[in-house]
Amino acid sequence: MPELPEVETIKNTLLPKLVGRRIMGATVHLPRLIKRPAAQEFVSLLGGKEVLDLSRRGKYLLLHLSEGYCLVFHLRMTGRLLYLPAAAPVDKHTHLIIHLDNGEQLRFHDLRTFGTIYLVREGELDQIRGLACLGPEPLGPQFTPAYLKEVLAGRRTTIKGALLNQELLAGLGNIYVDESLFRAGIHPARQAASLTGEEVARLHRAICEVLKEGIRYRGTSVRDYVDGEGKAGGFQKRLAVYGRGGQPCVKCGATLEKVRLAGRGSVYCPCCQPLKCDTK
DNA sequence: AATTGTACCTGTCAGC
DNA sequence: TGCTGACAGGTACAAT
Repeated sequence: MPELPEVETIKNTLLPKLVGRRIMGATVHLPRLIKRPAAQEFVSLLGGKEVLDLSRRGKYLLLHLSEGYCLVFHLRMTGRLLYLPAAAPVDKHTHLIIHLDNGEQLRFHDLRTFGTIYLVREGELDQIRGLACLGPEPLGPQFTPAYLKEVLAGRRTTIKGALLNQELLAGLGNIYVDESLFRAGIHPARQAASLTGEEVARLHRAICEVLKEGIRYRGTSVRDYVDGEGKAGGFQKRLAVYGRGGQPCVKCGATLEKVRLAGRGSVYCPCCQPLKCDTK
């Protein structure tokens, strides 16, 4: 479940450890996670490259390497990127080990093996489709109430479905969508296009606030997430609705309800997030 | 064209 | 005790 705040935290924890390091080699345990190029070429290309910088785009983590290469990770649900000493035990969920020139390692660990790894030239990043099709960064200048209003208008899906769509807005996942909708007082099953200007403004503010708080508390560790140093985040203690179905609402005490929307478990307060009549 | 459903995975937990 | 099935959910792709 690494979403924007988790990937941002991983980037922040890895940045000081990786920048300036040279890659001495790589060991691949599960080649199918490497989407391009083929694992053998992936390993030979990585050798000798220096890590120049790290960045995040949506839920993607990018390692900018020397000679114009970029190593791209998507952690999907259970992926982890860990900076560890070479002597640390390697468990069965470690699928890629990158050997660094100081004897430390960067390991890709993924219980469910949904994660994806790419090594491409900086100029060819748009060949990674999911990355190329991302909508604006929610904490960037392009994400304004007007933008949100515009992309929700004319859409025939629920607000929950729309906010999970990475092409509309990059980086939100199930946790932060549910939390944002709760803060904005909007029912997740509302038709996206039915939101009023005032509701869109509230939702815009809620998304920005929830994401900033998520980053400030170093991400949400519900089950799998840890940062680049293996440390859990703290935002799970501040969740108002996610994972709290059947429990009392923190605002009004009503019992939180759980439904399935856009294929995801969705928790909301029936009192604070009323479902108004939508005109279909 | 846009939206919905399913596959991809493995571990955990409730229920029997 | 040990089994079964539901569930966890991001994205690509198939189906509608």
